[in-house]
Amino acid sequence: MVINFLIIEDHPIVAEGLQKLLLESFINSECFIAGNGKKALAILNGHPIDLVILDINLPDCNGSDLCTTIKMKFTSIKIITLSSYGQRSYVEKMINAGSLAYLHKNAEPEEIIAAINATIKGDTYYSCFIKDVMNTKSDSKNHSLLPLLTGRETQILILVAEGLTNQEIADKLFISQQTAISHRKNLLIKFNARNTAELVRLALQSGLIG
Amino acid sequence: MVINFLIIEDHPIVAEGLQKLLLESFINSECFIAGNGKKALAILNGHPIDLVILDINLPDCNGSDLCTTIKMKFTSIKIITLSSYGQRSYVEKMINAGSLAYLHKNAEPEEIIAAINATIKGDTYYSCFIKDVMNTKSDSKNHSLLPLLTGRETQILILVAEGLTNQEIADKLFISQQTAISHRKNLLIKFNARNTAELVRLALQSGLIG
DNA sequence: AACGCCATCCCCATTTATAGGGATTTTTTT
DNA sequence: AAAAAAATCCCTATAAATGGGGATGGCGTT
Repeated sequence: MVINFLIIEDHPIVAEGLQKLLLESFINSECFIAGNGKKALAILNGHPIDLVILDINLPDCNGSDLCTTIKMKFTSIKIITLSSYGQRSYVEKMINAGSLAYLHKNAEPEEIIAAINATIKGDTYYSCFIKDVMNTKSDSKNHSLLPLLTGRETQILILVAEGLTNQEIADKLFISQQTAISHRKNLLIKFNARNTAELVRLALQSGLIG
Repeated sequence: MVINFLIIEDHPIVAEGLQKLLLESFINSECFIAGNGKKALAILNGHPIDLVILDINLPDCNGSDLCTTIKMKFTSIKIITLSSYGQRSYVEKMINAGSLAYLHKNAEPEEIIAAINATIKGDTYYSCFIKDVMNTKSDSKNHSLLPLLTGRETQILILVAEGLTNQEIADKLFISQQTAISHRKNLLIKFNARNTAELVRLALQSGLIG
């Protein structure tokens, strides 16, 4: 099968490893590499791309927004998400944004090929890990699933991780300290964290914040 | 130049990307891949390896210990460290363990080749980023350099990040709460963190804790 | 023997966070 | 337009962390 690939990934080694895998597995295919979102869009505008492999962590933009943008402009392009860490809450975001598959970066080459074959056919592909996440979606008792945060919560989470106090967050966002406290409470509940330390750890380990 | 490489790296894509780069750059060379420390030692025992590219984060062991082990058994092997994140404090550990070069995973292929050429000659190679770290080693005012923690501090840092309170840490380590508080104070000072939240973030972002 | 480093412990005072409630308004979705 | 979700705000009380001091004994190095 001949497929025109675009790899959007800022780690050259990862990108080249992927490229090698793709060119070996899909003879006569073409494979472009973009290290950031801007370059990616430039390539998409100049070449007929069939399938995009998209890293969530990019230097100049976030994965889900870029995914949405690509899907809007090039509706027939298939998008496979490649995520560096857990980032389980992003799975839904990426799926909603139009990504047909979601792989972890330590995935075996066989899994990547399987994901590509599935998406080319129009199917979806999710690893066992991701399936677990999706299946437990509506189970509120399950805390291994990372929470979906609201915009404000994410904003406050970042400031908390930067070491700001509730009062400082309030001043920065022009809200009352009480509001900052409320958001923080919700964050602790959503993450099932005992305190700020665990909250920050979980948020970082899951990739929800950088 | 013909070099026998061993890549110790648990991410298949990264390992294969590297392999591709090495085989293209060093014609007729051999390049083995080991996904963990155990496999790595097995390969080292069965093949004459010249140069090891070692990822710090491995599933079954830590990079610096493996580096020491390799250097003890195979003194002439050159070792290049490949680190995923900041992990600045590990630079010293890896250098002390016998690593001749230290690269970040988002390094450009050219930099990797340069590092290999340097280490094969017996030289060392450090990126600008790493050089900065080393140059400011004795400058206590410089806080961009991450602190070297004592064993006890690392232990307490991990428990803090897990969400334990000072009292809980004290109970767990059979010390008084005051001691836990003292260690925590020192951690805040060493990291130049305003509070626990920032401390945990810095520790995680730098790779000092997982 | 003197030095520095580490781990241990203590005091006091203050600030911040957490727990448990509720409540109102705005925005988004159905 | 009604329902749901998100963002806003408040109260009381307790628990925990932070800041700034200081002190001791062990242990290895010079």
